[in-house]
Amino acid sequence: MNHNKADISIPEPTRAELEILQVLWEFGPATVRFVNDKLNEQRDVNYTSTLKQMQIMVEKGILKRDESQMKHIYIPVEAEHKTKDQLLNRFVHTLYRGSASKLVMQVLGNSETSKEDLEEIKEMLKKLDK
Amino acid sequence: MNHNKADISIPEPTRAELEILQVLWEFGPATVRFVNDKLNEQRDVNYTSTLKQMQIMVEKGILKRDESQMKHIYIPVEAEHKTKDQLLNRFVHTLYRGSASKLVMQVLGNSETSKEDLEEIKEMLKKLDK
DNA sequence: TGGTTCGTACGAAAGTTATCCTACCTTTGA
DNA sequence: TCAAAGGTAGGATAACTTTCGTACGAACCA
Repeated sequence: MNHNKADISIPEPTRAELEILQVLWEFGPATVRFVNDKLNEQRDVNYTSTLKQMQIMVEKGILKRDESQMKHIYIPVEAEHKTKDQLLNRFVHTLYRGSASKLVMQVLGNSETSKEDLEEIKEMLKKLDK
Repeated sequence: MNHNKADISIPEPTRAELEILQVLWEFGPATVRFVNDKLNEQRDVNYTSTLKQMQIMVEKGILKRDESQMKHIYIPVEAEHKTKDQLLNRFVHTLYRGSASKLVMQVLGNSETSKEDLEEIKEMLKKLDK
């Protein structure tokens, strides 16, 4: 379902763009200042760098913005879930020939996957089975 | 386990590099000609483009090559599984704050995930539970 | 034996990404 | 009121990626 709809979506965000999206997804629509402050909790970024990135993201259609105030408010165009689905699909497609079960197998076999996560996954599947 | 070992690995392959790796993983060590032919089954690429890419990958340490013959044979330095684990870890880290179970949840909720895959995943988990 | 094919090497060039400088405008508060 | 702080806009630039043209040597075969 919605196969075509997914195909004509927004361009895939770059690494830096994804960082910005994460902030907006977590905290909701925000100013450049807010996003930049959040980014700087993790690494050094100049304010104008973040500004430029977000401006580009508007051009690309990844973000829209409310310019009614001097401090523009930036908003993701697509919902978090939808964008992540797209990225996930591309990932599964690229690395696992589209086989989601192969991906999950890799997750289960991955040494970095924590015991807690494995437990949660099992629980999820149990519920799914009911 | 092996946390550090994973961290000091090979640089992350780019998109074009990944395409080449896929071919080598599937068919084993091969010449540029072979890889290029495989790539051209999917899209147009000039022979010298593929050659250049593979040469760069040798420089980066992603591939090694056997030059004993005129037709050089290219070989991935890291095993398929290891490289995919790295990419998977980065993916989970970037999009799901490192939570593999969140990733699996997304897979299960993704409309592109086929019923067959869902069944396989359930089967896998059942076995894991034993 | 010489031309056509097939191989590698090297570098140029275009596109993308990421970063930040400078200019300039608006707001604020001493 | 005017200087400082904080905002946006718009290049410039550097690094990386991707692609391919050109050069040139080796091998094949008519």
